[in-house]
Amino acid sequence: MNIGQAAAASGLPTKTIRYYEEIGLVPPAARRDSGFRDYGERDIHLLRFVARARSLGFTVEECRQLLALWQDQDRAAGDVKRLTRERIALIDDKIAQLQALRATLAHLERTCHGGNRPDCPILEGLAGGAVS
Amino acid sequence: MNIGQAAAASGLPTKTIRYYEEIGLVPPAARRDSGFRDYGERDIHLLRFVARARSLGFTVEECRQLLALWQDQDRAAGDVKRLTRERIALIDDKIAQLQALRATLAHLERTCHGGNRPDCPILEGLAGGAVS
DNA sequence: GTTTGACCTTCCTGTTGCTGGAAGGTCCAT
DNA sequence: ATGGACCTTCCAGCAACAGGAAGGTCAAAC
Repeated sequence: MNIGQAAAASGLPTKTIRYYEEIGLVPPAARRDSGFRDYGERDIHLLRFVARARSLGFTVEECRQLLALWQDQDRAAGDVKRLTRERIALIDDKIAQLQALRATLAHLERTCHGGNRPDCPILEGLAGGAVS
Repeated sequence: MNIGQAAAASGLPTKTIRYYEEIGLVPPAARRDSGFRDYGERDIHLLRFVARARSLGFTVEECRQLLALWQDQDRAAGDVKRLTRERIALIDDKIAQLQALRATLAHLERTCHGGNRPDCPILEGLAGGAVS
């Protein structure tokens, strides 16, 4: 399987697959005589795992840990659970921040008449006043 | 006013202030004979504006636009309102994504017993199954 | 058999928004 | 005059890739 097919099968762009290999997140792929990378089922499986974890917001470093746990026969599910909990907490923080942000912006937006007159509460809010 | 005091007054790190000057987001500061940058009230006002806009999630490029609108006497409040609306829409998207993410992770987390046995629904979810 | 075009390789640069550090100059108080 | 806090510039690097150049390879069509 060429890298292009591996990309289609895993959902990762070829660039990203090469990058993950370069930084050692995934082991180097086998090579054909031509120098082309050659992927098998196991490789695809691994790539899909990484793709999924990344799409769930785990950083590359966390993916490294998850992969190690995944491939470790004596892995402790507790470690995985802990990583997941930490990620959930981070996400909650981020959501809260974004919601506060949104409230402030929505408030400014509501008070702006939107016409062509030069006064604009949004800019005034940014310039001087308390913004939240 | 030295850059350190400008930093304290504006809430931006000195590094960031120099960086904003370098990329032309703010005009070059005046210099003393010694070469030190010298900030006045107007400069601080400008820096605070940028700091606030950044903290509200506007990108540096958007800050550039906002500054131009702010300093433009003939500015149209409508433009500002539009920028703000766009930013709110982006934030809403992001919040929705994060909430979906959180739901998936929370589901995995709930189904994980967390013990030391090698089976772990989180890893299994990442590995093969449908994750959401 | 050759030619086309899709695919692959490596390498280098750029992205966003800073942050850290090194090497050196300045300011001010003691 | 000396110490320490401040300032200057420049260079490197962070995440996590994306884009593109220059060149090699593969498979099928002609």
